[in-house]
Amino acid sequence: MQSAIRLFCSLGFQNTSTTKITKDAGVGTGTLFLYFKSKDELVNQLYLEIKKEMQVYHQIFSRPSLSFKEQLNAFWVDVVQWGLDNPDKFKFMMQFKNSPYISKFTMDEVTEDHQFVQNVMMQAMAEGEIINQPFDFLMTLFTSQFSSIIQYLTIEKRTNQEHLIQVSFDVLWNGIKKN
Amino acid sequence: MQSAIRLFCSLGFQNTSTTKITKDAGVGTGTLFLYFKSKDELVNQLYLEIKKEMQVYHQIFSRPSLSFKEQLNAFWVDVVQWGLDNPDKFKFMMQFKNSPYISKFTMDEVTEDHQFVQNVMMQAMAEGEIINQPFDFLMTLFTSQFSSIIQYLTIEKRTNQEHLIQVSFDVLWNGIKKN
DNA sequence: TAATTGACTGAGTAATCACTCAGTATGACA
DNA sequence: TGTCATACTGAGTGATTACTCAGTCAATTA
Repeated sequence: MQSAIRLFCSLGFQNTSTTKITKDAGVGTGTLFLYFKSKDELVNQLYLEIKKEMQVYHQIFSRPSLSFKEQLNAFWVDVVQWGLDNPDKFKFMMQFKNSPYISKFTMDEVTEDHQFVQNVMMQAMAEGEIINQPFDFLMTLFTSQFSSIIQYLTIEKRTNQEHLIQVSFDVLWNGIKKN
Repeated sequence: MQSAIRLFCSLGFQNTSTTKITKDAGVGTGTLFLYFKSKDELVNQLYLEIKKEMQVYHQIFSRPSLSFKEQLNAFWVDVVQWGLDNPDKFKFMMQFKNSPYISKFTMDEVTEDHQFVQNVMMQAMAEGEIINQPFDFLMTLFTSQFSSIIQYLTIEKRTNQEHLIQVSFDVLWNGIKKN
């Protein structure tokens, strides 16, 4: 699975043959199909695995004592950090999202993955702290800025990473807050 | 080329065989290779074609008489509209960007494509109108929000599209402006 | 020791791919 | 009518793919 993630990231799904994966992993061609019925199943398993890992990571940040801004800020900083610590896994998830490879799983992804952000933003909107706009519209802004900042910091290695993570959140918050 | 764009968008580069393209276009298998030496060349030609079309579109917005905000705003509204009017072409460009298909062209893309935005933002930063941060960092925020809003409005057909385009720009500007 | 199990192998297979090329169809000119 | 030129065709080719399966090997059990 490690070999698969690495190769998928550098070559893409379709350019990575099962033979390449098994060679990289140092096993026989057939071994892969003892553990996964097909290449499709491998991709799905990888997706579900990483998704679960991310969700465990997400659950930490349910602290209703903090303000909406603080909750989102803490979430932002920590999950961006996860993306930077696991660039291959993150890149894999991005590729999976924009791929016509599998469709049935992509449906529930948004609803499950960003449950936490959804809840906080809905409350913040209800209490008038952020602008009153279609909810999925705001989520789009959030997730796009969120993933692009990870991509940027992964490519451009900078010394002031933590500062830029904070700035990226401030840009978002200043954009969506009221006034 | 129309068939190619349409199929590339719905199936992806690798899942679209040259036979599918020729069948969709209603010509023989070999005909494609009279006009393009290879599938690679077809993809490249498509990319260059659309890029040129976008650049022509961009050049309109060089009006130094307007303020920085107004210049960026006008650019934003009109180019988002282009993306909405040409969803397939836009999706193709997005796919091309995140694809390991071709590498030599992707280099010059950023520098050429967003020349206008670069110039305006550099001046705005120099005059203290927007926050003082690494330039490519701000460009990342700009382009990500820019492309995600097109994707969003393409999928979610809404009656208040123009309003949401304006809101999305305001969110960005409020995020990056000083104070 | 002999038998059984189970993880693993890699040459082989059918399907699919990008691409070719001998040949057809159409039309212009002599 | 005959001759060339051009645009186009699609069965065919070699390469590559996901996937199979008869068989190897080491460890465990009788």
